[in-house]
Amino acid sequence: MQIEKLVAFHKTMGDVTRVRIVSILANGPKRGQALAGILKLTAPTISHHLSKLKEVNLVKDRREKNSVYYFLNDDVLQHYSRALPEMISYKGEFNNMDKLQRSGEHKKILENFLTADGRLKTIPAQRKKKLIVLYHLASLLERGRKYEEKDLNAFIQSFHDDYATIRREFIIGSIMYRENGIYELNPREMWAAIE
Amino acid sequence: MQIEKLVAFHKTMGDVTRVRIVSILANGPKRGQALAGILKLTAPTISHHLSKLKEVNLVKDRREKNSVYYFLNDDVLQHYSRALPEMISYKGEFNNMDKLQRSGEHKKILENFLTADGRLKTIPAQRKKKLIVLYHLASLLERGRKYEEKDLNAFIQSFHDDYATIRREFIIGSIMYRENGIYELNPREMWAAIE
DNA sequence: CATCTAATTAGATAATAATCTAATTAGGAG
DNA sequence: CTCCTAATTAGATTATTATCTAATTAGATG
Repeated sequence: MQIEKLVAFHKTMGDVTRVRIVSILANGPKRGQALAGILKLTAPTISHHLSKLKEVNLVKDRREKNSVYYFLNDDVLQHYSRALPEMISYKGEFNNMDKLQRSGEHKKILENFLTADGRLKTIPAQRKKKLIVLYHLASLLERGRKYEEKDLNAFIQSFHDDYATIRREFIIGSIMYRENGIYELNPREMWAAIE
Repeated sequence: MQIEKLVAFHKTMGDVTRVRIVSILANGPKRGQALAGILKLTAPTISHHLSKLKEVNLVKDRREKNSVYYFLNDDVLQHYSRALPEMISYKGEFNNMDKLQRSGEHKKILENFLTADGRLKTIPAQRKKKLIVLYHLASLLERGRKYEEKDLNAFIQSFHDDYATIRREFIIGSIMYRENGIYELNPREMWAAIE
């Protein structure tokens, strides 16, 4: 999920009139005139808000005789409402990873592959170990931030010279997402599972 | 939940800088200077955004020697993210109620207590029946709208003359919420359960 | 107390956006 | 084709806000 879409969604719902419209449409489709009547606003104002809601796909419409009926796109709201808590769920994730590390397994693997100053000795060949190392590196990236390729390269290179391979592994493992040369962390639950 | 707080939350998260701050703080507390450095913004700008985040209680702070550490108030984000989907979940609720009515029980009770034109003959004495009737009336109110007492009275009176009793029952049953003489529907899941 | 660092406040600027009235477009219905 | 209703677009106004620089406040430390 691109962070801009998430922000756009929240911005859209950050207006009392639009929340009221959504709330009304939750009871079933309504014409523009009906909305204007209920909310005591003019038709152009309603039109303005509906177009904002349509921009983020929250509202769809259907023409019927003279009128246009607007209706909610339910899934979209569920989708975006979940996105933010999931995006920041890294904290819990970190605690889980802490637990795993405390249980010894992850910790040992990381110790084996990292130097004392945190650099990566070699890229593990074994899938599971490789993923543990990749997750560790990813945990040092900023969630929600968009990285240009050169910035990402510089970041990775502070751990290992073969940044190209690691960058590629981030994409393969669904750890990061790329669009037009811009990279961003995926939500944790999209990452490839270990085992 | 007051609709204004929900809107304020969404408005707060409708800014890419604030989402990034939240995302960073999800990894643990940070000082203001650190945030400014990571986001490449000036200290006053960070201060501005933090105060917005504090307004909706998403961020708390703690002074430590020379610096102030800001940290996430996790629960608040979960709370508000759930609020909007729940507020509009009336549609699903309506379908459930439809099912119950189709199953006969609710329908029969409503038929017994409502006249042909939808007015209420008497207020049921039995708790369960009373709640079914109250829910039916509440389902005709607009979710998310704030009602002045006189408007709410007028609405109720179109169904039964003893609006005062029914208005009180709305509060007792947690169906509505009152603040400074303004009434508003509560989210459905806060309503008192039948049985 | 004097000094340093971190944070906030004040004030300015530029951009965004909510709402209205007036004008325009798009479909029915006669 | 002409009229009617509903919706959108244009344009103006007003309010809000994200960001900056400069000034101020609040603690810590020597």
